[in-house]
Amino acid sequence: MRERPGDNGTVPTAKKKPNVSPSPERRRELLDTAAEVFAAQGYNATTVRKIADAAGMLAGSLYYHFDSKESMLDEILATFLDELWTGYDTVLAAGLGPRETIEALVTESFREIDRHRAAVAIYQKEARTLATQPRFGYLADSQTKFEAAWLGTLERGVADGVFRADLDIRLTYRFIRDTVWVAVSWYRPGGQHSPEEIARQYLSMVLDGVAVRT
Amino acid sequence: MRERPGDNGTVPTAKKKPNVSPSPERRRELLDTAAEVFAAQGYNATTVRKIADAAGMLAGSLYYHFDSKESMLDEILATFLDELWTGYDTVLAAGLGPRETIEALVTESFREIDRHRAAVAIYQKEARTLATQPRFGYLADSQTKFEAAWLGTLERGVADGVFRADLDIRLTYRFIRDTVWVAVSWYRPGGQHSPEEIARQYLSMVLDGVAVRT
DNA sequence: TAACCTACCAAACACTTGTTAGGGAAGCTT
DNA sequence: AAGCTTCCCTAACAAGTGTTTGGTAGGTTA
Repeated sequence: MRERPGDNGTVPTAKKKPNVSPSPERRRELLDTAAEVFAAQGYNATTVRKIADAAGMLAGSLYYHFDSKESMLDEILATFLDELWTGYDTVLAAGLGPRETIEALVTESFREIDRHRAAVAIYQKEARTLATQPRFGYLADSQTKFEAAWLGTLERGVADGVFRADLDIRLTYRFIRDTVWVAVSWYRPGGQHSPEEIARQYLSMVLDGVAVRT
Repeated sequence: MRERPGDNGTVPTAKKKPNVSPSPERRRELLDTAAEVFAAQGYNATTVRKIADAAGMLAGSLYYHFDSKESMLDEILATFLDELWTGYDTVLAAGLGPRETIEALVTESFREIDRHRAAVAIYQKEARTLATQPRFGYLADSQTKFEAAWLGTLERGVADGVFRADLDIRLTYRFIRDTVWVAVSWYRPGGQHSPEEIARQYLSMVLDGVAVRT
């Protein structure tokens, strides 16, 4: 999935690895705090000095662990997408029916929001602009694969007669996709509802509607 | 609705009005192009030079028409919210039933997305962060009023037995609100569907669900 | 013709940005 | 004790930021 352009670039100067060998644990810690700041303020509005502040160090010190501000963002998003697709692929390989597949995908999505709240928030805000950049081409790849999985499942459901045939299926896809992922804008881990409970209610609304049956 | 802090600020230096008297039509033109750039790149990632480029002039020339980059954003959002509430208030004053009110609000929302695509996109991306700033306090006010209108209508619908009583009503509110407004991320005016047609399909999904009734 | 107004340009300003270079303190290894 | 590694700091850099100041071409008014 992840096509790493890495050092293949047209840029003559090879991209530097950090001078020495920082510990992966510390990297993770710093990436987590960076992700929080990115999510709260937006990537562009976040200065490396703010990240350093949140981490209790000075701006320049971050460059012992990372090549650049952009590579922090890169690693945050790539890690999230890797884990997301691990979950999705498991669901898609399970050979469930269309309705059960949708239910499992939605539930899995809310679990990802629960586990990677900051990364999902960043993704939501920045993905569209980033996807055009070569370095973040894997975002576009992911979106394509994502759309294929959901649209395919919906089409299968319409063919099987479990989903309504009178709706624009592309509209339905965007509808479900968006309703799930925008939840990250208000969801806070450890809140009233568990991810599974939220998924259950969302699915109930999406599948059966909010109106009383007459 | 709009509490204009204006020049009352604690800041000692009085905020300057533009030196002379630029034409309101030209202001509108420039605000429209500025809104497009803000929507496409994000407010923080947008430099005044990019706006000036898009408008075919130099950066400094913008300051003949506007006090600052921030005041452009302010005027864009304030104008949008004013028109939004004109529409909403008309709907809310019509004395419709709960279901008809929701239908009218959703339809009106898609019309606003159609008319103010750029402003809505900016609002979606930046409102949360901006609302904390005193200058943009009216954003928070609007959100409060917004929530009251929708939640009230939903509660009335549950009481009247037209909406399901087994759902978390706050979750339902966020669900409907988000499904409507995120549409701005993919909606393009002049596309396949009119705002009314999109509203019709969205309402069909939200109210009746995407699953086939058994 | 002279005065004036509108809408822009040219050039600079102070500041913030991401990033780099050199160094040093602590801990571990030999 | 000497050397090495890890992790951070100090101090600066060039580029880019929003904004200001003074000027000026062209039209309108007197």
